[in-house]
Amino acid sequence: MSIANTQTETIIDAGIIEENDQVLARVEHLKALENLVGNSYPNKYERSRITGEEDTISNLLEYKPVAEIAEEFERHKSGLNEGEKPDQELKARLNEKLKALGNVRISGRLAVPPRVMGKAAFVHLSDGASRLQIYVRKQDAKAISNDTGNIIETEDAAWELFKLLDHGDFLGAEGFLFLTNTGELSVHVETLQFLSKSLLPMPDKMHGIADPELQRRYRYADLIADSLKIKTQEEIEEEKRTGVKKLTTREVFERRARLISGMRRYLDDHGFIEVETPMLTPKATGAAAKPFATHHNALDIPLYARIAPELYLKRLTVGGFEKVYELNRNFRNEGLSQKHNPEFTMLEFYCAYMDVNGMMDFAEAMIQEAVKKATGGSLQVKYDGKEIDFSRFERLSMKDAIVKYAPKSLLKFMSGSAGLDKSFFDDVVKMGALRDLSSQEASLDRVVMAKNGKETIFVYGEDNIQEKLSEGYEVNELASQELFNFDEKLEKYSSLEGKKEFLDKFTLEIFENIIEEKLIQPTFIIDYPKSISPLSKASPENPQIAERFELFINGMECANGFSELNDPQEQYERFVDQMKERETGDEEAMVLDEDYIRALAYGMPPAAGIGIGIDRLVMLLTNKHSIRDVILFPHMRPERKDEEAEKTNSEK
RNA sequence: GGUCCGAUAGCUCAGUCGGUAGAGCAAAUGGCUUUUAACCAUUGGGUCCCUGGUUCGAGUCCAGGUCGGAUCACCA
Repeated sequence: MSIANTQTETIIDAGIIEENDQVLARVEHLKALENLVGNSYPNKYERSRITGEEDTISNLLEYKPVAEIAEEFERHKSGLNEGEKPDQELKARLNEKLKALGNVRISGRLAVPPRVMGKAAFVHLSDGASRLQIYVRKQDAKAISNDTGNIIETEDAAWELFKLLDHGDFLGAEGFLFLTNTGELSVHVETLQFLSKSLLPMPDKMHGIADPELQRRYRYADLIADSLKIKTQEEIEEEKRTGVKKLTTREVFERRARLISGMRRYLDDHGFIEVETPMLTPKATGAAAKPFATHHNALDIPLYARIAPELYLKRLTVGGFEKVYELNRNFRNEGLSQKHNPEFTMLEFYCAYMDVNGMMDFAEAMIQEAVKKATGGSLQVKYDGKEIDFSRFERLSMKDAIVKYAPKSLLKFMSGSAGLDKSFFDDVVKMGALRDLSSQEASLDRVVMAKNGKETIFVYGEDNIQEKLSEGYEVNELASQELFNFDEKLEKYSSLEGKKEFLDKFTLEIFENIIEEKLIQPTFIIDYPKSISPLSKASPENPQIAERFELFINGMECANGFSELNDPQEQYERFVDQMKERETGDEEAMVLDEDYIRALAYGMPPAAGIGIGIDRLVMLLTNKHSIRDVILFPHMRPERKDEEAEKTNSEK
């Protein structure tokens, strides 16, 4: 029972779809269509197979004999002058060739409102990715009955059917391929079959859905609108000017799919086995994050949505899976942002007998292959006006990164008259002061400058400082130090003199505050403090350093890997340390997993592992600034009915 | 959570100083047998996000709220 002839409450009555002139017109059309063709929601439509596989519109357009004819006519047309008619003989010849390919049966959604011209009409059908035009003439088109499957003998039935079609409806059409006067490949329709109704009107055919809220909330509508959207002249020129093609919503997710399949292919080809470990876990561990909690009724136990599959995958290395991976969702009950969604996709893999350096090599090669698959061969992508180059991943220790990227004025202060010998990394008082400074970004790059001792000015930002230096200004060290309140900060931290245990924390904070955002090109940051890496092995050269790296691209942490700690006793002690931190209020310190320790006690081979944030990589490859644009159905606050909002209002 | 910005026709958006609610697309009706952002003519379409307040009068001003965006903080 369709909405056109139901006896019960309709989806309009129920308020599920809005009632307006356009919806009502579509319901009327549906009613008339049912009188004409019977069942308005038929079960199938068999497409032809002249391409050798199912003739989707995309397949047909790519089918060599078809594409070559279209190209030939295109070449002819491009040689014509403005207003000059194409060679009719050539057209006739090409059209004969097209006709000889045989009839096609295609199907799709009406991509545009039908263009009816008296007794003939054009409309484009879309298969979601590509579109193909059909041409319907009143005099020679026939309609198929959905009840009998046969041609309806009533005069002009197909024309009646066509006139009842709305932008967005699904239609099947059989006919022969031909080129129109303007050279567009089209199907000259012999039979039409109505396949499904769009009761809701399509969004603006030029603009699609512009509101990001509607795009994400009604992704299905965004996908339709964005694929059917006709590019405006301005958009075409913009793309020409910048050389960056704006991806449609569909293309974003196609690219995502290619990245993921590229990674799977690479891992499979290198002997890795894909596994699935629990998503609902008795302990939320393997990472430092707050979990979603739920309850299993039959077992009467609490369960947590996993925050990372890490400890399960490493149990499998104990069990003999030397190379193992999982590519799936993790869940973290934390804030939402452009870089954070409560559920996100992570690729984790582990490789026995490999250390952190081998893992960096391997991960770099794997990401490069997958990026090429995603982009269609390129290792360079345009992001936000910058070019990100995946062809080389730099490797820098955290301290070297600070030296390389921290504002020069600060480093000068830190290193003192002795010059840049990095001894300040061991000076807990200076590091404390620098940590303070780094958290007040406004004061960071600011110095006092003067020209010949006069014209004292404040300058903000490294670039501006450089500019002023070239104009003959000099940095006034004393005044700048006063501006930073260096002395005050040094004083504040003087009580920490000699307390080395704070050094790691300060180094990390300085790095996070001011360095991360400057790591635009792919960069592995190595030499993480051991104290914040409870699952990774210490470096053989320096027991305070973990054999760990994080990969940063465009200031975003995209991957995290290390030589896996496989000594059960040491792992136990690290967990105990984490539990202590938990007791002192660090909610995100890692939870002890006894069974994991037990697994390690059977012996785990030396191994390296990595976790790669897929969504963030996809953002980089699709020039998207929000993780919500690379997740099909991102989490959003539910819409509230007016009454509920009112209730909340009166409660407050 | 803080700050800033936004919400007007199905969609994309205007709306001046507080004074009758606007355009384009889409829709309806008519015309048009190779159009393509089809074209021409005519017509209909509004809870101006919600609740209050100020005012003779509120889309516009004020307060509170809802949802979203940006940003900061937190976390990954």
